[in-house]
Amino acid sequence: MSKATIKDVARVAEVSLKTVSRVINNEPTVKEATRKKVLEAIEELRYQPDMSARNLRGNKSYAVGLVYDNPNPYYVVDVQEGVLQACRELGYSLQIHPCDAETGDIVEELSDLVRNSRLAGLVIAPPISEDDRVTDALYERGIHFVRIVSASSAPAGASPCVYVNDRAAAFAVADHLINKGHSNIAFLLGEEEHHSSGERFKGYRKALEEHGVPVRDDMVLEGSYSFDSGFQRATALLSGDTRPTAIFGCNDEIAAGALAAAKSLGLNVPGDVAIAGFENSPFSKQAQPPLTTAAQSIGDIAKQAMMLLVSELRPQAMTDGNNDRKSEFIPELIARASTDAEAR
Amino acid sequence: MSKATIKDVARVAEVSLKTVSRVINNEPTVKEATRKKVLEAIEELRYQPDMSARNLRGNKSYAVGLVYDNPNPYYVVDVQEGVLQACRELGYSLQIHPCDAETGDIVEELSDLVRNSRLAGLVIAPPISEDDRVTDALYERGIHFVRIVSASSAPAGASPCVYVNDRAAAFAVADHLINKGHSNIAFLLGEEEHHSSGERFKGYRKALEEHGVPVRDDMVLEGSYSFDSGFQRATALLSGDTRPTAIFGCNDEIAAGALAAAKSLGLNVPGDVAIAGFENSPFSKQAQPPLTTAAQSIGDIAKQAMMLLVSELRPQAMTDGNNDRKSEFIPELIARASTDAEAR
DNA sequence: CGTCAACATGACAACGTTGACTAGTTCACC
DNA sequence: GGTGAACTAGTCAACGTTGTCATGTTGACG
Repeated sequence: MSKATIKDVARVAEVSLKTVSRVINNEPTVKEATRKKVLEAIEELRYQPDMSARNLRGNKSYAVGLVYDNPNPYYVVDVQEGVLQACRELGYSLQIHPCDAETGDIVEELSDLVRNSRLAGLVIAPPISEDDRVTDALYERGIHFVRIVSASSAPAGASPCVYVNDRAAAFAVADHLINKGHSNIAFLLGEEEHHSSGERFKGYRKALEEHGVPVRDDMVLEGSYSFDSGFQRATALLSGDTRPTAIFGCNDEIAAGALAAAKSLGLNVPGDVAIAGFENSPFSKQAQPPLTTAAQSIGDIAKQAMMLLVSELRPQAMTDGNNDRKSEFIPELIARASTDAEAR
Repeated sequence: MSKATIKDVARVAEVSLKTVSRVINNEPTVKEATRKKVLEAIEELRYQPDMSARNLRGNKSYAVGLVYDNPNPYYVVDVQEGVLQACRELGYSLQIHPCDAETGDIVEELSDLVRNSRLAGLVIAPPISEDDRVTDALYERGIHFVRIVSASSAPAGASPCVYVNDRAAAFAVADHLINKGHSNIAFLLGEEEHHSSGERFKGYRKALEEHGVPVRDDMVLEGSYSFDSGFQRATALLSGDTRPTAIFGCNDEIAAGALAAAKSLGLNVPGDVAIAGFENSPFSKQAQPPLTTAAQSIGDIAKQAMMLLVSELRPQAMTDGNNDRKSEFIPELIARASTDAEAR
């Protein structure tokens, strides 16, 4: 009833401990017939290798850490789900590690984490993943990790990463707005330390430039990825002299704030002002009207990051076609009612 | 530079391995002078016991699982943070386990989890924690766990738990509405399998009864803990013949949906209809107007649950005043603008 | 048919920790 | 001063797995 060990498997399969071990780790030097016997015994006993023992014994480890410093719970939960799914498939265990980049020495903290918890590697989510000071230091210390970052192409540098092409997606959103006839489109930035903010801005700028629409400095406002920040900046913009006909918020929270601002000023959305967000969060669906946005499948991205980490760590472990190292993800435009009117 | 082991500590402290082990597990049979020497050596080497080895060797384990089946990311992240903080203080590692109560045999799934990951116990969050079929079966299998549940008093039964007195808090919210002059207060329920829904309704009903306000069946609507469900039910209510003057949503999402419904019908909040929610989620803060709600400190609750689990598991591990087994939490009324007007 | 490489399997120690048991030390009390 | 309980500390094996090395088995080729 309790735990079946490698010993039990060996007895049932009538081979030695070591042979079972070999099968589990799919080492090549096992005869096919033997391998089959062992696999049947494993099946029969519902054997699963013991993580503690594995981690203890070898240089290898079957545990990874997920590091994040992201205030958005929707994002965090999706990333967790994705990584966890990959962990289950690959037989790894996951140690979550929310942290605060502001306090203390993150590099030290993560090094300790890896050492004390015997982690094989880390999956690092933005924005920490985009802080070169941190990632460089981790690299120097010989810690294995995969980053999830925002970039328009695979970043240079040795450390493997999965990148989200926010720029291309933001281009699509801005393009959509321009095609609706808008030529005065405000852009509300997120925190500077999130690369996604800068990338999305570049996509926005590129779309305007390609259409010959001037980028006006007074229509690009700094701030943070929050409802309040969106509300405040939109209020300022919409009660100013030259009101934009569209507002592109760097994420849905900002856009939701902008929407609330527009409403509180008695403006009609999308009639008086169109609003678009980014991320396809619940905010965008639940808003009245629902917000045009860009959908990123965070779970898939995170899962892929984990796969990538393991394929770096132990290439032979990736048996199947898991080896397709897809590393670029482009969020998809989702047009909703908040931009569904021709600009006047 | 790498990992210090118990052996290193023993060498530095000039004692045997076993004595160091004793100090770590604060067993009583160590002379004070020796203990001090060892502690100093531990300090000096920045020694931390190896989880893998500990788990492997003994019957004991220093890993716990956090089980949840809750769709609300804000809730999930807060629970994680709380449990994780307790884990750090107590030297445990955490294995998160989101699951889907619908699919498959949860009891089997959790049993396997505990066995395969050598977990000492589980912290179970609602709503699974409130499914007696599941918890009874786990108890029978000898699995240790602590539940976080919604109840107005410590539930009977052997398994330890931390309970949130939603009833008392909902009473306070309803009482607040009545004191504002409302006598036709609608109540929008959440999913039935969340006890919190039933508990909050009981608090609402008690408040009405104590004030001699009749509870009208047509003002109590079933549904789910979601924005959409709130929107739909509130739309029906507010466009009906006898419009309530206040709506109490079973959580903030429902309330936010109700708020959106009221606005879309051209009603003024709180002038035409007051709206209150529950949980003090970001929805309630960001709404226009901000929603009156009840704040539960989910993190504290989760942390306490973890503490309780460990104190069951190994009483002697709780050295300090950690032994205060606080297990009741009462969310606190937070009055905001959405109810800040006298009923007409 | 003998030889050697290539392949397939096994024996054994070790990872870091703790449980069971043993041995030495202290101290109260007859 | 002797006795044994109570206290303190140490030795050794074991947890489940894998790395190292040794051994056994096959088959190709001269």
